[in-house]
Formats: sequence, structure tokens, C-alpha cells
Amino acid sequence: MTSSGDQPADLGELFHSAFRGLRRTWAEQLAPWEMTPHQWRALMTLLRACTPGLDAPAGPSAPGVRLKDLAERLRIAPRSATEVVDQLEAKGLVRRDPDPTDRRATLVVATAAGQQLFADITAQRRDRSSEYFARLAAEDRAELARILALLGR
Amino acid sequence: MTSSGDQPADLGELFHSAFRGLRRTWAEQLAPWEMTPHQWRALMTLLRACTPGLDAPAGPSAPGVRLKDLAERLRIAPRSATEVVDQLEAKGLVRRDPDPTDRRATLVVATAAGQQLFADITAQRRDRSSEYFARLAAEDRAELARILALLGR
DNA sequence: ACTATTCAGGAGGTTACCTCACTATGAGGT
DNA sequence: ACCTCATAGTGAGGTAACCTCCTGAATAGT
Repeated sequence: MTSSGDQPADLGELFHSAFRGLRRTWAEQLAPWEMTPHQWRALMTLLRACTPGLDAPAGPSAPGVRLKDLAERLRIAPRSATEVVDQLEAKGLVRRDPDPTDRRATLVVATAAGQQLFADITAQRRDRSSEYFARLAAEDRAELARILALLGR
Repeated sequence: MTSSGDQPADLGELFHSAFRGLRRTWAEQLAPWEMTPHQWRALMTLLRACTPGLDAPAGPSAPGVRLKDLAERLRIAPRSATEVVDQLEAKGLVRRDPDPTDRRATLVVATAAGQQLFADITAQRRDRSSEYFARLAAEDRAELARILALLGR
């Protein structure tokens, strides 16, 4: 492409509008389940953190994740994690258990309903393959991932 | 790049964190001028809209842009443009003039102060070249722009 | 035992959006 | 002239997704 010195409205603008599109798409996809993208992200992150290798299919009591760790993974302040966990708990998707090893801490664990919802949404997303990024060719997606990873430190 | 199916925590996550980084960087850069990224974006968009070819150096009265058109360019609702224009007006960076051709409409024009501020910030940004995307190689930036343009329709 | 640190959450704030309803105006028909 | 309909901006009010600062309990380090 040798794109010489033309800058189309600048990268920031492109980034902004693409991100807004992503958010909107997510919000629409999640609307039937009455979830916000934020909540979805939190639930997803929680389940991923709980299921390191995806084997070990949740023993008698899934270990759960500390609020603080969840916040870290979500890259938000701990206080903000409290909030989204509140929302998920209100929907019955997660539960707060006291950490047996540290009575200051609480472990967030997904309930059966939360796991089910996660599975449902994941399945629908796969079905419709309407994952927003689907409009990109696989190689472009890989490129994008590579470049974004550079940006994100 | 042969990066076959590996584990990139998914694109959404990468996108999210890169975008947050961009926002944070902007906010830090603009803090000395007490501007938010949102306000900066609006001012920049306004000036770009007013100066189509960058010649025609603003006749006796710069034409200005209708609030509605500004909203369109910013891809936000007209009501939201009202807000950011309010903020810029309060800082004396823009002015509202009645549109002589349509008494319903108001034209937003940058004041001298607004133009000066724009020039100052632009210059600083060029100086420090700390434009967030600077950490990318030029070709990666071009790639990113290309892919984001695809995403943004 | 005493201090320092860490965890979660209450209180309250901010940014960047949104919709809905309203007023003033303009454009078109009859 | 009048009536209708669309359009421009905005007041009112709301939301999502964050934040900081402070408190109260519990733990860790000395």
C-alpha cells in the first residue's frame, strides 16, 4: 500500500469511532439478556480467571476470584469492581463468598445461572459470528491484535 | 506472521485497553490547558470543518458550522454537541453566531483564543511527538488506520 | 503489642454520552 | 392567510462506566 503521507482525519478519530461501534454492537447483542458490555466483560473475565486450563471442571466449590484481583484483570479500580459485582450479584449471576484464608477478602464466584448465561451468550455469539470483528479478514484481525498489543504496552 | 491460533485474550480486550490508554494519554496531555479530550476533539473538528482546504484564510467572518453539522461530524447527538459547545463557549474558545440564512440555526465559530489554543496544543503535540501512536512504526500506524477504517464502515 | 498495610465498600463526583419534550422557525400545500 | 409538517437548538432528566477519599475490619511486620 505504500501509504505515503496521507492521514485520513487521523488515527485518534478512527480509533474513537471504531471503539464506539464496538461498544454499540456489544450493547445490542447483550440487550436481550439485559446485560451491559461492562457486566459481560466482568463475567467473562471472572470465568476465565476461575478456569485456568478449562479442565478441572469446577470442583465442589469453584475457588472464585478476589475482588481486588478481578479489578486488576479488568484494569479498573477495586472500587469499580465492587460496583459491577454488585450488579451481577443482583442478577444472581455471581455470588460473594468469604475467603477462608483471609477474612478481609471476599471471593467472587459465578453461580450456575452465571455460567449458563455465559455459555448461552458465547454460543449465540459463535452462531451469528456477529462479533463485530467478523467483518475483518482473519489476517487483518491478526494484524490488529498485534498492533493493539504493541499499543497496550 | 504465521501467528496461528494463539490465545490473544480476544480482540475486544485489546481494543478496550488500547482505547483506555489513548484516552488517558490525551487527558494527561491536555490537562495543562484544562481541556478534556472531548472538548479538544470538538474544537479540532470545528476548525477542520471551517477550514476545508486550509487556504482561504478565514475571510472577514469565518463562516462557522451549525451545531447539527458539528454533531454529525463528531458522531454524537445534537444535544450532546450543545453541551460541549457550551463548555468551549464558557472558556471563550468558541462563539455562537446566528445563522443569517436560517434563524433557527446557530453557527459555532472558533474565537481567536480558540484558534490560538488549537495552534498551541498542536505545536506541543508535534514537539513532543508524544502522540500515543508514536510508539508504533509508521507502517504499523498505516496498517492500523487501514483496518480501523474497515471497521468503521 | 503496636504499627503499617491491605481488603471491601460507603459517599460522592466526573465524563461523555443518551432520549424526550418544548419552542422558534422554515417550507409546502390549500 | 392558514394549517401542517419538518427541522434547529436546548431544558430536563437519565445512564454507563469510571474515579477518589475515607472508614472499619483484618492481617502482616517488627
